[in-house]
Amino acid sequence: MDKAYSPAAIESRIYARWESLEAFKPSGVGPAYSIVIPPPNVTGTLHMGHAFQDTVMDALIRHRRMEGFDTLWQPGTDHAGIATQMVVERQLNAQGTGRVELGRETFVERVWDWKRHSGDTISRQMRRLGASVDWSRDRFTMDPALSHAVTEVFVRLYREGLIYRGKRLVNWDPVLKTALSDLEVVAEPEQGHLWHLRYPLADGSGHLVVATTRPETMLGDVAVAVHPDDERYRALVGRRVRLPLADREIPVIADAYVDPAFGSGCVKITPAHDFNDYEVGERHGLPRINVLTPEAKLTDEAPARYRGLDRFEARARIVADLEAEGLLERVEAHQSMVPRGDRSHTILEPLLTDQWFVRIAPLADPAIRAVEDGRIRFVPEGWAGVYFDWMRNIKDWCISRQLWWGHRIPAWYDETGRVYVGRDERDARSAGGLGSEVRLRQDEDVLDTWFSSALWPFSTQGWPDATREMSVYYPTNVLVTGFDIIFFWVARMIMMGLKFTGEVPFREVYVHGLIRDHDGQKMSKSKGNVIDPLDIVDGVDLDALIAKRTAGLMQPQMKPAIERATRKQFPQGIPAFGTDALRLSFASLATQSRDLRFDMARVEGYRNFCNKLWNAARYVLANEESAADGGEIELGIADRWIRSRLAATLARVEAGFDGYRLDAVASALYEFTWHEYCDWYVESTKTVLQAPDASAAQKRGARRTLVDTLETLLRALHPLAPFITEEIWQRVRGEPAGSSATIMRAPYPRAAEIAADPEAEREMHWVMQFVLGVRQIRGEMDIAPSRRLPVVLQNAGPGDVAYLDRNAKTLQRLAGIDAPRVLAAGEAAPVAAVALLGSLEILVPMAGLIDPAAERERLEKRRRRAEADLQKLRAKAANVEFARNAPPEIVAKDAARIVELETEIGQLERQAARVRALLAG
RNA sequence: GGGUGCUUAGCUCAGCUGGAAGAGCGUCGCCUUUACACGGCGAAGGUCGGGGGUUCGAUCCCCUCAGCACCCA
Repeated sequence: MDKAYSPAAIESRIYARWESLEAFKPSGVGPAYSIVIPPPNVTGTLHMGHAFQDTVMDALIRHRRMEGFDTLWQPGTDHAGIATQMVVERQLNAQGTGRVELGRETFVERVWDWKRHSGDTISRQMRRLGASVDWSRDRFTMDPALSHAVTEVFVRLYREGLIYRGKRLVNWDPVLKTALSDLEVVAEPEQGHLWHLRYPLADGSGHLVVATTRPETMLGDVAVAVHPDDERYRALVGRRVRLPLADREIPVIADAYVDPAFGSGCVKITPAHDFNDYEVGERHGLPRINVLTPEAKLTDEAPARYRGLDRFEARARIVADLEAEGLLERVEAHQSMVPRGDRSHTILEPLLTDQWFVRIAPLADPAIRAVEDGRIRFVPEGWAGVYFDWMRNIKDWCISRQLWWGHRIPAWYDETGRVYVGRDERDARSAGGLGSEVRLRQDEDVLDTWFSSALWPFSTQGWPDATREMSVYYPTNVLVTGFDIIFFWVARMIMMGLKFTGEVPFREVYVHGLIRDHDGQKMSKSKGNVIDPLDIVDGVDLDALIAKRTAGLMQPQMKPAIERATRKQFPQGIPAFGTDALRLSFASLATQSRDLRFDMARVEGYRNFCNKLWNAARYVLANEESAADGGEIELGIADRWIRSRLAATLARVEAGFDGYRLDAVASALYEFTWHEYCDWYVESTKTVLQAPDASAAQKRGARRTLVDTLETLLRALHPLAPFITEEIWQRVRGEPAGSSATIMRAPYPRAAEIAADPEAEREMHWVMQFVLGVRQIRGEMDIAPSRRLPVVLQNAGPGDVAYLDRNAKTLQRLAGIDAPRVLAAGEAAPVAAVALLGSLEILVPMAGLIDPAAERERLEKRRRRAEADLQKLRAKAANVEFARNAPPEIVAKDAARIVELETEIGQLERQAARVRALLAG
């Protein structure tokens, strides 16, 4: 084995071997355990969030697979309607052409080309990350089978009356020229204006003042509303005002929606361009006047001089015209929430259009109950509240999009505009009782991408057919997802799953935090702070990193700042840390926090951990039992201790997996590996293996324990660090090489299989405290590790003597001391630095080694600490309420601790006195 | 405006049902000890955001204030 672990050399080879062994496929035996991957955009690349999420899912899957479950991790990708269409359109624009020029059929073919062209980037990245998905079942939301499921769901919902078509006010994106659902709207605070407009009363007896942030919509006003209880305007209700510029008369109405405290207390009502006004209009039977085209230009409903103007031009013109007529009362600066499209980022307009909707309430109710009654459990639980709040106020879902890339809506129209829905045109015809002579044209629109995503847990398993997959792997066990798509995706999967399969789509939802950069910023291309996870795996030099971060920026002026920040944060670029180091880092981030700050120093730490493990393995292999070396084995204290510690560690690991706390899993294994196995156990074996007088049985005990513990540890670590564990395991497992065995199928270790050994833990604790005491003296006195120290023991009890006898060699080696001499009763102790171990005093004679003044300082410091503790405990013990109310074991523990501290202080004082005497003499 | 989460060592974060404050990184010493300098050994560093309450006892429970983040309107 190489002296340093080099991941690049082994990772690809190991992954290829797993694939050739078909190790990712469900075993077909044991209870099922399944997870569907949240499908990433088929033409995208994996970002840090994906890599984190994939690591979590892979760890869960590998863990269950090793536990003997029939595991399926279902992979796949999403067609990502708007996002993908935008990318391809941008490419076409760069080539001087466009979507419309190509026509629908050619355009869609181009998108498929692009999908094929970029489609394997994601699978390549996932392979590099070690994802053990079953590639043979890779699915895409627009595969024929999945499209079939989409159509089936649409038709069934329609025939049940749960999908309807109608002219409704929807969020309209004038750039993409499509409707959006409520969820795709991001409202952002923006500094704008509030225009106060005068609307003259029709009888010429004065005017009302209305305030608006969108004056251009006034052309579509159909009323002015006041609050019914507003005394100021009570007399005006029912009268009419003349709408300026449009020269129409509109009524003054009363509606409780109006906030009397806002502006003048009068509100213009524009049902065709505002959601609240739409409802007011419904209540009062008002007409809807649409003054905006799909491009957000003014329609023919507007007075001639505004027709065809862009919305913002029109705004300026209208304000100017009102001012000229003396109808602009005032303008004030005003911050308002402006709705923008989450993709185009343009300002959206509420627009009356014909769209398809899902009637959601009948689907939402069962979905709410499934979480209420625990058939679905959110982890952490708090997210269930977020889910309930949204679900209980849910609005009908606008599912039609005026795009070309996606699932075409299975609806046809005859020449009169009547609609026929069916699985295909023939089905639609027969459902509508139409003969072949009637000409039909299919609806031009496609479905919201999330409509197909909502079916993912069962559409990937062959639904609507009653497949074996549906019966075995559905419902899935857990959905692993970020909180940002609880509404978009999780809620809709629950609704659709219950509706069409009668079962929940998953039993648990593990909601993790979102990966942010070191400063807590969201990682985004525009901020220039993204990191390609594979750049951490394989490394990247500074220039390449800067080039990646500054290429294709929407705001090229950001380039210098991004370059500067990148140079500052990664002056040397990023070294190759390997997949396992990255995965361990992700695991350690999997706390319950919402924001997960990614810190490269952590990856470096785990890279070092991998190297530590690698080198421990080198040591173990160098000391392996030879095949012929059968026979008696004898376990020493350290051997028994490390086995017992392994059991305790595995218990922590099990608790971690149970609670989706991979951070706890990672730290339990990290601490065991480094601070127990390497720091103490491996070191202690050297005293046995390198001692000429140790028995063969003792040596065998140490060798066997070294290997057993390492082998078990590797299995325990495998779900988090699959590559290095496989590589080492192949060398230590003691089976013939070249077999098809893989650690992936080895049983996951269980705490219950290994006996705890409290006796060995107690004795080893004594040994460790002894060693630490001496080391502290050495460290604080700056004595070189190579300098062997003489040690004298004072006040040794029978237990101490027994421990000392059994562990003398270990103590000598680990503490770097000569054989300790036990002071006989009454024998004078040398002047020495002291370490305390219960009543035992471990003395290191000063004799030229130790500066008495430094030792005096050290004793003083320790005494001060002990006294501070003692005072607190005494005060507590003196409180009668404490004795009365606290549990007896706590009272007893405190009392014992008081005795300990008193003894310790006494010892420290005696030592200090001797050192002082020495200094004085 | 309504809601949720966060505030613990210089930095990034753990801390289970309330019972002697932890890790990693960084810092400071000593050290080429034959698994590992991607290392070993030792050390320093915290009035657990402020205030109040409950309790024998609060980082943990309750109230309140402040700051930060996010969601909804």
